[in-house]
This record gives sequence, structure tokens and C-alpha cells, in this order.
Amino acid sequence: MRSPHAVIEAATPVPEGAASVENHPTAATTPGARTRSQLQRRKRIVQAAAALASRGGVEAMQMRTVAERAGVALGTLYRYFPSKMDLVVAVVGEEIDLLESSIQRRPPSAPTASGRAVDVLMRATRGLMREPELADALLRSLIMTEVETPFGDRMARLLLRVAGEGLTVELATEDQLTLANSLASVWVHELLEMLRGLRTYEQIQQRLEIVSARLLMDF
Amino acid sequence: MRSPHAVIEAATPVPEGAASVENHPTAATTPGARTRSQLQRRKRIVQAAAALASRGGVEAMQMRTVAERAGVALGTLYRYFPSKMDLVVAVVGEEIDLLESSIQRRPPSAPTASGRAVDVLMRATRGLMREPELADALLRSLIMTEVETPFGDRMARLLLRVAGEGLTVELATEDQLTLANSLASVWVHELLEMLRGLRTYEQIQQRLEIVSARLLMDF
DNA sequence: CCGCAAAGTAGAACACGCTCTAATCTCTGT
DNA sequence: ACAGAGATTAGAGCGTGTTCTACTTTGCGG
Repeated sequence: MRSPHAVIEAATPVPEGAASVENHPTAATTPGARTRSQLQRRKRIVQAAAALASRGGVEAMQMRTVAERAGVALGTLYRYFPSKMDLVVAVVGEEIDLLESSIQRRPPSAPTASGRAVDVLMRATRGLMREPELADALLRSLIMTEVETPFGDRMARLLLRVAGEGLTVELATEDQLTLANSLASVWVHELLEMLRGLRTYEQIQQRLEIVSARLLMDF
Repeated sequence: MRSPHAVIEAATPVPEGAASVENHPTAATTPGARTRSQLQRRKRIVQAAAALASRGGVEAMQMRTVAERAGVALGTLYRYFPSKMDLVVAVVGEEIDLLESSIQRRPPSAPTASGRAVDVLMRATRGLMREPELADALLRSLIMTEVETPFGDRMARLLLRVAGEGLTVELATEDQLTLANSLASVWVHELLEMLRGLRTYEQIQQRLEIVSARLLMDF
């Protein structure tokens, strides 16, 4: 039932490990752990990609350019990231890691669950908007992608975590997950609107407060 | 032209805005109405595009093919729609027209505002899913596009209209608009998940009910 | 009817994601 | 130490969105 083109698949000479974005020579979680040099190569690629994307957006992040800049051949780039989208997803992954560790360092302190959630979202917003080109590129690409992306889910879990302080996500009900997920998708939508120049920070915050207050009412 | 799908059809020659800088024959908010033959040409193009997209998705809707099928030169096609995205937006516009008139013919009858909203959204969902390829294509494209698209807004207004029955949209508060808008964006998100094979109708309905109940609580 | 600007046409050409090939380099196991 | 497997490379090549060029047709004011 899925769309005709399975992004990952055509080129997977690797005896694949579990799913996830990374079943290629990619990093961790893969049983067939790869060599150090491969990990470094991968990192160099992602960095080059991020650097290019951060000024000029996806357009500037051309596969040939990324390859050149990372000092690998085009073929190798495609070996690590079978499509541009996979590369984008990887870049986004790093961004989220960043956000998560920032949250951990300095957790939101608002008194209500809703308030804490908005806090986190606004922090993420500001983080992303530091590189609007990149943010735009990444968001759009993510939404577009057929690649399985844990994005929404990761965000929802993060929200749940800060909403019910200390609440381990495992204890969350199905409904709670749904609500957190929805809040995340509203946020993404607002981000996109912002990137289109249709929202200011204040507006986003205001709108998120309205929505969050209702969605996370009884957390 | 055999058109196996009446995807678009009764379409009123309503102007829909694909805001663009230039003054293409694109009937954007058509004040400077064009000649009949131009309108027809435009319509033929959109129809050809819709027909192609409805089986095979955007991929099948190649500009060369659309042009050929509409019986115009590629240059002409680009004259009417400066980018593929603009064409997609036009096709989506027709779809929404269709939905709106369907709502008018048979308005939702649930007792609560939230129920009526879910009703409308599920009806739209089923409508879209009749042509999953097309839906997928259109949704993704819409989210991607830089082209100003009245999509979310139109949907929000539609929701407001059915939520507060008879409530003229003009009377809606800012907050209400925000909430309706958010509901629409959650819906879009769910649609995308469905297209990825991660949701069934039942799940979507269920989730929308949960979210809608909160967002439209006091309508 | 004329002239001319706008609209349309056919098709070449370009850009960029992606694929493929053939050769070389780098591990790893014995 | 060496053979074989796999990784890497340079670069050509393809498909499709988009642009460009050179030409023809259309419609309209005088």
C-alpha cells in the first residue's frame, strides 16, 4: 500500500541489521559494527551536509557537493546514505540529540505540564531557527520522506517526559501518547508557517499555549 | 478523453489562488480575467494533471506528459504553472472545492461540535484515500511547497463552520481559529501517517476524536 | 487589412538526484 | 604473507524538472 518507491532498499548490499534510519555502514545499534574509519567517514559526511545545508538549504546541499566536501566519492556517499533524504534524516537526528541533551542539562521549570511542554517546544524552535535555511530544509524533507523517521515519536516522548515530570514514558496511556503526538504535529505545522514568514515567535508561543493547555489539560 | 476518475469535474471555474509574483494566466484571484480559450486550456491542463496523478502519483504526473496529454507545449504549460508545485496546488484546490460542496449537500449531523468536525475530517479522509497515490502526492507537495497555499486556512474555516453550526466564520475568535487550524494540522499529520501505512481508518477516527474533543471542547 | 505584441510551439539544453562500471585499495582470515 | 571479499574511487550516464531559443500563430487597435 505504500508508495511505489521504497527509498531504502534498492541499494543495500549490506547484510542488514534492524530497521531504523541506519542499516547501512551507519553507526550504532547495528550489530555488524563497522570500523572506526567508517564511522568517521560517516560523521564527516553528515557534518559536510549540515554545513552546506545551514547556509543555502537543501538546494545547497547537493549530493555531489557533499561528497566532494566530505572527501569521498559520490558512490561512497550513496553507499552510506542511499538517498538524499536519508542524509537529511541523519542531520535532523543530530539536531534532536542536541535538543535532548540541552533539555537534560536545563529542564523546563514551568509549574504546569502544558507550560513545560511549551517551554521545550519554544526552546526547540529557537534552536532550529538559528539556521532557518537548514530548519526549513530539514522539516520539509522530513515530512516528505518515505523513510521511516522517528521524528514525531521522539518529540512526543520528549514532551511526555517533561510534561509529567519524572513520568516514565512507559506508563503513559495510549491517549496520552496521541495527545503528545498531536501537539508535536501542531508545533511542526507552526514552524513551517514561521518559515513561510507567517508567524513570529510570540505568535507561535501564544498559539502553542492555547493548544497545549487543552491537549495536556490533565497531565 | 476517458477519465476513469471524476476526481475533479463539477469544478466551478472558481478562481483559486496560487499566489505568484508574476501575472501568469494562472487565474490567480483572477481579476484580469483571461479569454475563454485560456481558461479552457488551463482547465484541460489541470484535468490532465489530476488524471495522471490519480494513478501513479506525482511521479506519473510528469510535466512533459501533462503537457502532451493536455495538448499544449511544455513551454505553455510552464506559462500557466511556473512550477510543478503550482500545478499540484491547483489540483488540490479542485479537491477541496469538491469536499466543500459535498459538505454543503449533506452537512454533518453529529450532536457535538467536535463530532461534526470529526465527521467532516473523516469524510475528507475517505475522499482522499480513494486515490491514495494522488492524496500522497498532493499532501506532501502541499506541505513542501513555498507556494502560498490557502489549504490549512480553508480547512480550518470549514471546520469552524460545521463546528458552530451556522456560526459565521467572521464571528470566530482568534483562539477559535487557532484551535480549528491546529485540528486541521493534526488531521494532515494523521493522513500522512496513514499513507505511510501506520494508521487505519479506525485509528485515525479514534485519534481525531480524542484530539477534537479537547480542542473544540467549548464550541 | 496591417502591424505588432502576446501567446503558443517544438525541441534542444541544463541541473541535479541517482545509477552503473571498471578499476584500485584495504581489510581479514588462514 | 597472501588471496579473496568487500569498500572506495573517478567518472560516465540516465531521468525528469526547468529554462532557453527560434519560430509561428492569434487577436486586436487603428
